[in-house]
Amino acid sequence: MKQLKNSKQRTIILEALRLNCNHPTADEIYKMIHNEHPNISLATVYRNLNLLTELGIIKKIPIASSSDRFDATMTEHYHVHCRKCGSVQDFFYEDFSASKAAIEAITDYEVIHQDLVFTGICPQCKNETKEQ
Amino acid sequence: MKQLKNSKQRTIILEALRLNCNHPTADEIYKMIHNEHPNISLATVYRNLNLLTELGIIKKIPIASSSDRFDATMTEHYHVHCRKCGSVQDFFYEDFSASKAAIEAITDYEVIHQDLVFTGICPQCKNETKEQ
DNA sequence: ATATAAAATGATAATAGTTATCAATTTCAA
DNA sequence: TTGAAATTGATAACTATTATCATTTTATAT
Repeated sequence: MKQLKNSKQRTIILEALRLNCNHPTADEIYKMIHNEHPNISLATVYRNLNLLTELGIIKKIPIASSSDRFDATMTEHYHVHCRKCGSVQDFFYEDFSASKAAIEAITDYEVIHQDLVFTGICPQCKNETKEQ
Repeated sequence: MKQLKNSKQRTIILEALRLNCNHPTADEIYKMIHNEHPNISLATVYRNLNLLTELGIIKKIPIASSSDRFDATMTEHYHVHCRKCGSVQDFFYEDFSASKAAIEAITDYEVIHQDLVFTGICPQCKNETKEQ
């Protein structure tokens, strides 16, 4: 296992993600920090987001047909993804909390985390569809 | 809405997916059919998989850090994804069945489908780790 | 059966997202 | 303070997916 060393860039990237609760993509984080830190490269953003994900400090949210998104909120929660506008929103539903042990029993996997992504149409997009 | 017309290619692609329960990627389906149908192009495979997904005939499974996978099993079920070997396996857990209505109530989304992907380490990879 | 319009295709170019490369810089334990 | 390992920025390379477009196929109306 590789011995981690501190890096200012990693700290800045993690703080930027923690300030943005809209599940930004790597590129969105790059743009967030670029004004104040124009010398941080996109590759460094990707590198650190992946590293932080491997370390379990943040989560990567896979979304069908679009970029991966990242999430620094590690308290248990789940996501709904709007198929129309692409937004991702958090929600919590207590019934899922116990499921980890159940899934491990059913599948014999060691479950690291639960990416429960519900795909649908968000309230705003539902209204727009009606109005047309 | 576009008026669909039959195509032999679409039938072949859908049948290939229905024969492969390992949640293949678009490229894997292309390779499955390529020997017998060398004139079906990769673009046609992508086009039809996306079209079938939009029609709700198959599902696209988004997996972090890898290609989208496809699934023709439309009876309700969920997935576990091995972070080491990348495999995706089905499972069913009845407690999730009622969740759609609950999530709609919580989020006010119109939920189209549930991509419940649990990430972890599969039984085989767990054993390999121990043996090292 | 034929003509026609719409849909679909194959081949390939283009794009987007992400990762790899590598010389230079930074970190940190000895 | 030194040296090895980790990290970086810049950019090339790569992979997955989508767009383009001339051609072919499909299905409908005649």
